[in-house]
Amino acid sequence: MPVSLTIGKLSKRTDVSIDSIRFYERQGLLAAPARTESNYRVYPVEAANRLKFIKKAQKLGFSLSEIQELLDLSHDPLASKSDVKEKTVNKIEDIKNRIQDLSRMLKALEQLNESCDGHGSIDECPILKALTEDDDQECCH
Amino acid sequence: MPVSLTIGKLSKRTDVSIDSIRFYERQGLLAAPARTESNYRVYPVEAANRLKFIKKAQKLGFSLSEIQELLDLSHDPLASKSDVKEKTVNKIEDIKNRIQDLSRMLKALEQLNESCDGHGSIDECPILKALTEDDDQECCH
DNA sequence: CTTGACTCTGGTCCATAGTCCAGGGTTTAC
DNA sequence: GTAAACCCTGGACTATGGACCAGAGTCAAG
Repeated sequence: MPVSLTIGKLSKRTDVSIDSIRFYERQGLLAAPARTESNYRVYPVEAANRLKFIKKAQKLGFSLSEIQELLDLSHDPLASKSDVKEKTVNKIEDIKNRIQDLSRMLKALEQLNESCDGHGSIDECPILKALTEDDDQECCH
Repeated sequence: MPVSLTIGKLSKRTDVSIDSIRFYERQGLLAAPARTESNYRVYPVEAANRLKFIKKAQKLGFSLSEIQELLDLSHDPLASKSDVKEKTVNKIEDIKNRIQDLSRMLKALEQLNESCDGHGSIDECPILKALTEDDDQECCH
């Protein structure tokens, strides 16, 4: 088990691309590491944990800037659990809203789909008609 | 009721910004209209219907290029209802998948949120811990 | 006849989360 | 010692759906 890693090793170990690692560094999500004499980045093995944190938080729906905020909190001696909980609750609300929007679309699409038997000329396609007609309220709102 | 509209009038009538209208024209979603001698766009009133179609389809989750395809179908004498139905079914699947992804996130977030009482120092924050620890399977997948 | 409102083109810019490339230097393996 | 593999920087590019801008021309009202 080495104590330091080149960017390529870190990339393989975490399954995060080299480009992404450098990108996170530019964005301030990952501390700029030490360099060798030849200017190669040298990461401590703990950098892998940071990257895993980022990946997990992404899978939970946090954007990079939100992840940045979480990381800032985790290093802020004045921060409390409630700060993290607040961000979690906000994200939950955010995702609930997105699900609702999608569910409304889904419902409208399914209704349209049921209204169409899928046979015959496109001229009487009820789906296209619903999009064309002046029914501001019915189809989607 | 006029028979033709300037872009500004069309914009107000449809609640689609002038920039968007020109953008749709560039993208080929909206036919390039006639011009006055002074090169002003002159739209027939029916252009408003086209814009309403676009807006409704957007609200159903179709991207502009998908809307383009729908419009192409509606003008294609060889197209049939089943072509439209297919696109609708695909979009339904797409949205179902997105809802599922979000639901997975939501579930994981809610579990994390419940694990945290929201009081006390951030050092033992179970949410941050879950993101930090090496539990590849548990938290989110 | 002037002022304000409208329109034109072509271009840049936004967020998001990266990817890819050129043109160089370095390190490793044989 | 040389070739392959690695690394560096800076910049361009991707998709999406527009917003905004400058600089110029045009149109309508008073």
